[in-house]
Amino acid sequence: MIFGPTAVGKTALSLQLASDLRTEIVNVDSRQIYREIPIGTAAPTKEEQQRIKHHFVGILGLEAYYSAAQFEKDALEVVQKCFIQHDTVIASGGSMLYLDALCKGIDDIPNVDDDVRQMLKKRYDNEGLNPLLAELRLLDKTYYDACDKRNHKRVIHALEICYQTGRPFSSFHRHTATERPFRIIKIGLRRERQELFDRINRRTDIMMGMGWEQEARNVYPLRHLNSLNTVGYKELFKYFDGEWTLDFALEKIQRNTRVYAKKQMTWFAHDAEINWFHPDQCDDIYLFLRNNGIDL
RNA sequence: GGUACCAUAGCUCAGUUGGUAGAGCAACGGACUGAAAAUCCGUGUGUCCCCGGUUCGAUUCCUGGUGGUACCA
Repeated sequence: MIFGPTAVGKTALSLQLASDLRTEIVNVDSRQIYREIPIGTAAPTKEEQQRIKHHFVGILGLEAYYSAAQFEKDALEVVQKCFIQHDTVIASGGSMLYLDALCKGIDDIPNVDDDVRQMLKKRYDNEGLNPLLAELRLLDKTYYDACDKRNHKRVIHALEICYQTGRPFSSFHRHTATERPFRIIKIGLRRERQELFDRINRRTDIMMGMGWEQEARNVYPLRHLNSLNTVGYKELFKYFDGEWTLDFALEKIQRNTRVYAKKQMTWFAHDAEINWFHPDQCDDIYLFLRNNGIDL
């Protein structure tokens, strides 16, 4: 598995590894999975996908509901199939929760019915967070004590599960990683902060040169969908709305991408199993993999 | 060349009736279990332009510089 912040160079390394190992790539990215937004999400290109078989790139419409838990199920299935033909499969991406879901699993929590979801959303819109918090305190004191009480998404979801199942949300948490029937080797890619930030800034310009603005205009009518609550599109939509100039929007995009990259690095820093390399240290990475029994 | 005004955080600026200073943005740090490129939380980082004077004490008042802006020549 290849980890790393956005724009660090994961795609290039996975393509080369996949080619040398004659295997396939499982893309672990919550936005590249959508069909209509390849430019702004820096998804692997058509040409790259023709050279190497990719999974989970551009397979969903923007209106499709998806989640980390669904990804866990789907990805495990795909990975199992890949292992029929290959000794090694490459998973690469930057979506933190999706990566964790694939590595160690997400607890089995029931789906929330749409009417429960709508009911709580309505109550949040009408009543605000405090009455919901008071209810959570009654229904699931354990989670109430531990949770971030100002994060409405967390509070609402916990209540959704309480209502849906009649059980406390926290009772579904097992706090143990699920064993996988395959061995996982974790490669992390990192660069000096300034180096990464320069790449982010440059990539924004490159995307614009590839026709990103038109891509964003095409999906603008769907702008309220969660799948478009995404760095880059949010800012371009403000420009289309006339709220921001294009230059201002591009500056915001670069800034918000930097913030996103930092969040990714903060998350990855907790995973002691990740072996870190600079993307240019290809020889070191290959040596490391050979030492770990990969036939390269 | 003359006159006036300005000089405080990375930027735009507030403020201190003299007791070494604070907002917004930026920046930085963190959390994360079915929407995660989402959502949420926390942190002020400073030769207060420089040299001197007055004062127990000057970023604040005064002299002189330096730089900037405006107007007049």
